[in-house]
Formats: sequence, structure tokens, C-alpha cells
Amino acid sequence: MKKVRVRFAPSPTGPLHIGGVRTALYNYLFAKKHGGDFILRIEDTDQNRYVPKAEDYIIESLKWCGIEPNEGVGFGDGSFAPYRQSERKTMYLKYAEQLVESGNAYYAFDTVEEIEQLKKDIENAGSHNISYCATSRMMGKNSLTLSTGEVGQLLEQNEPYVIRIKLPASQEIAVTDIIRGQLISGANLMDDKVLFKSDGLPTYHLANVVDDYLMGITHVIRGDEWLPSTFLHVLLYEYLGWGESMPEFAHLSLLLKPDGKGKLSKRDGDRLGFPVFPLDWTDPVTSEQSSGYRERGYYPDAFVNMLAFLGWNPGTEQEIFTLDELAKAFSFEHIHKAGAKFDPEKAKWFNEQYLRAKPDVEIANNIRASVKQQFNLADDDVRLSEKFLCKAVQLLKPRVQFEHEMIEKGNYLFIAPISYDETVIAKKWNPAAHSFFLALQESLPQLTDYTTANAEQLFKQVAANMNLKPGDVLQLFRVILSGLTVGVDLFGMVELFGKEEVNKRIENALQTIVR
RNA sequence: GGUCUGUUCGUCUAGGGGUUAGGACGUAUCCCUUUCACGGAUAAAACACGGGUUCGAUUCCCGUACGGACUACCA
Repeated sequence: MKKVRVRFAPSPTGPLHIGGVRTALYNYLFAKKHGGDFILRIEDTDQNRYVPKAEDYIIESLKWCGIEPNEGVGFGDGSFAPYRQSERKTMYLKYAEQLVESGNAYYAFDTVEEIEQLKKDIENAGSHNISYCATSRMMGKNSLTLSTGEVGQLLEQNEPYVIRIKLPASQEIAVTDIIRGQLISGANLMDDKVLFKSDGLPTYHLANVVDDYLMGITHVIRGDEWLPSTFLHVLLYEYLGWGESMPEFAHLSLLLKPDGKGKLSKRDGDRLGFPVFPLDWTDPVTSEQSSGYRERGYYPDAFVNMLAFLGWNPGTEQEIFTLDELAKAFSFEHIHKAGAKFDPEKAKWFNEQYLRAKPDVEIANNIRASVKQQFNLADDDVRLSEKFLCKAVQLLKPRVQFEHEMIEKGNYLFIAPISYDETVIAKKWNPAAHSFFLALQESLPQLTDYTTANAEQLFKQVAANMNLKPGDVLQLFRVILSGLTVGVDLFGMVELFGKEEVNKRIENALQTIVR
């Protein structure tokens, strides 16, 4: 079997959609599984839709996800450079001309207006609304209706022209798709697609086939939207004489909206409050902002893991996979044919799983800079020490899905509260409680081994001595330390803070609450 | 409209001619915990519909319905 070579071939028309990332991922996984090559090709043949920063965005996204091509734009040239179609533009005309010579394509000189008119005429004649096809092309202004002399003259005069494929009037075209099996369509149902545009650049159909052939692509793994035009591509391979080296095709179902109908779009993300892009993006023209998974605090491996499971499964019940594990387990057999509705909740769940599994030290190091900035701490502040941070992370870990939530939801671990939950104070605060905390303030510092368990034991001891049930003062203690009624383990917090801070917080509270 | 394509719990999916149709997310309840979470347990929740084929169909076939994609000198 030939060495596997696959490609991801996006157009730089905007930020890379997560559906695109998934397509890239499946290409990567397939290549990796078979020890093959994965290449990145930029399909920028439409100058009108070109967006300047989009290419960088694509490259950065792939890097962030860890799905790095072996060769291609931004990842180093292999022996098939260049990988940007705009840089390959001189290569395509000759294939288009070859097609004309072999009688499988023709020059067409119709203007946009003329084509509009043609469409109308066809419609009036009551036939299908295909503008240029086997039955209607003789109505157009092209090298099939014009004499050789006229065509030569028009060409010489630099009259704008396109090259269209000449589809057979009737022929069944069969496509074998790895995921969907054999598909058949009639050539008479399709139109004579433009292969080469009047701006001197090929359309997707030609460029794609030519480059896949030239770059030795063995498997074309792409989105479902290409399925209908695959019939055309197959014909192109044959007409170009490349039938023998035609790649295998695998079409992936699309990602759908979480609710309602249709495919997932940027609007859904805005509307439902989840990112549709891997990275933040600001449109260079409209300045429109889109948020990305990276900036929302997702781990790249969690994001990739989540994406892999949208339309694919390993056939086992394992759900958490590293990239390498995904590559090992990947197979087309387990790709689901139907489109998958995107579920933002499940995406969060994946991140939660990765956060749980991550060592405390690692998370501590990740959040240190934000903690410092958020609470305006000096470099040598204990709260930035590995010991403190690790302990805080340990306490916070089971209650968040993202690292940044540790700072948002756990801010009371880093700074003393300035206000205290009113309802608990109103309900529980009384002279007995007051004297209890006074007593606690006395005894706590005497604890030699200041641990969670010992602090709890002492707390209960002091309460018992004063004829109080722990329940009478437990919740108050939490409010005194954190200002809140809910939060991390109470005595874990006591250990984290240390004698001095605990005392300070009790002191603060007593000052504030006493009235 | 035409062409291609798809349809298992609300969602992602496993399965496949005879199963109590399995798992995960989400939801609910209980346990753990004098908080909230985590964790554990349990529950509700699905084979789109109609015809065939068959002893038997959710599974195979055909229709219908409903979804999706495509139908540009865009990719």
C-alpha cells in the first residue's frame, strides 16, 4: 500500500470554524495512525474573499490544538512546495488547456449578463434551471458554438473567458466513499462547471484535483459539503488521465446547531454564548469580535478530545483520550454518518475532566500570574508560593471547570472578605457566638500542628467547652472566613490560611459584625 | 424546485433479525458531607412513520415524513 498522504485545505476567508478544526483533526489522526503525511494547503484562489489575517489564524489554531502538519504553509516545505495556491497559479492553465484539447472542456465567453439571460431563456423553455449543461451549452457563446477562427480571434483580443468542463450528455458516475459506500449520480444532472476563471485562476474544482494529484494525496478527507461535487472531481481525474492515482474519498458529516435546524454558524455561538472558533478573532475589516476556546480557558487537549467525539467514537466506552491515543484508536468505520448537533455543555465537561486530572502544581503555575495581577500581589507574597497555590488549587479543583474560575469563584482564598452574608449573620449571630469566636481566637494560635484535622478537632473542643453545638457556629465561621455561605472545605481553608490570617479574618469580622 | 445524503433517549452515541436496546452529557432523587461541589447509587428518557421480507424486525427492502448538503467565474 502507498504511503498515506492527506491534506487539510482551508480557504483563508475568515477564522477557522470548529468544524474545520475537526476535519483537520481527522486528517491528522488518519495520517498518524498509518504513519503517513499530513499537509496544510492554503486554497486562496478567490481574491475577492481573501481575508488577510485568516491564514495566520489557521496556522495558529492548528498549533494550539497540537495537530501539526508535516509540511505545508507555516509548517515547513516538503518536496511539493509551494503550498499556497496563489503561488501555484501558473501551474493550472496548462491542465485546463489539456482538457480543452482532449475535448473535455471548452472556452466560454459569455458575460455575466448573458448567462443571466440564458438562465431565463432556459426557464421559459420549461427545462431544469441549470444554466450551462449538456443540453443548453449550444445556446451560449463558446468554443463549441463559435468557429475555430472566431475563438482564436477572441482569445487573441484578450477577450475574458472561462474554461468549462464538458460533461457527457448521459453517463452514470460512481463515487466510492469510505464512509458512505458507493454513490451514483448522472452527469446530465450536473452543470458544466467553470474550471478556470476569467481572472486567470482556477476554481476550487480544478485546483483541488490538480494539487491533490501533484502532491500525491492518497485520501481526501473533507466536509460533507463537497460530496455533490465529488462526481465532478472523479470525472476530472479521468479526463486528466489520472484515474489510476485517484485518491480515496471520505466525507464527514457537518456540525449542526445545538438547537433548531441547520449547520453550526458563528451566529449560534453569539446567540447561545459559546465559541464557534478555536481562538479569539477580530475581523480586520468589520472589527467584529468572535471568541475562541483558547481564550475561554479550554485546554487544547480537552478541546480536541471533545471535537474528536463529535461524529466519531472508539467503539469502546472510553471517552478521555490523548491525541496519541486518538490516533491509535481512529478508524473510518466508527465515523457516524449523520450530522452531530454541537453540545456546549459536553464541551465544558471535557474540560472539567482534564482539569481534574491535571497535577495541582501545574495548575498552580498556570494561574500564578493571574492571581498576582488580579489581587495586586508582590512577587514574594506567600499567596504566590507553590505551597499556598497548590493547596488552594486542591481545594478549588472539584468545584470548577476552568482554571480561571478558581480565581473568580475562589477569590476569598486570596483576599479577606469585606462583607458577610447577611442572612446567616442575622440568624446565627448572638452573644454566645461572639464569645465563642473570642475563645477560638485565643486557642487557635496555640495549636502546634496546624492542620485541617487538628483545627477541626480544636474547633469542636472549644464549642463543646462552651456548651455549643458545632452546628451553631460552623456556618458562622465559614462566613467569617470567606464572607459566603458556600465554598471550599472549611478547615481546609483554615489550614491554607495559617494562624495569622485566620486570626486576622476573625478579628475583621468581629469588628464589622458587632453592632 | 432538482440532485446527493441522512434519521436509536432532550443531546453525543453503542448495538444489530430474537437484547431488561448499553454508555456519556444534561435533568431528578438518594447517599457521602453540619456548606456548596466532587464522588457513589438510583430514576425518568430513544429505535420517525407506513408497508413489505421473515416464525420473528429497531436491525434487511420499498415508500412517506422530517433533517442536512449542494445547485456561483465561493470554497
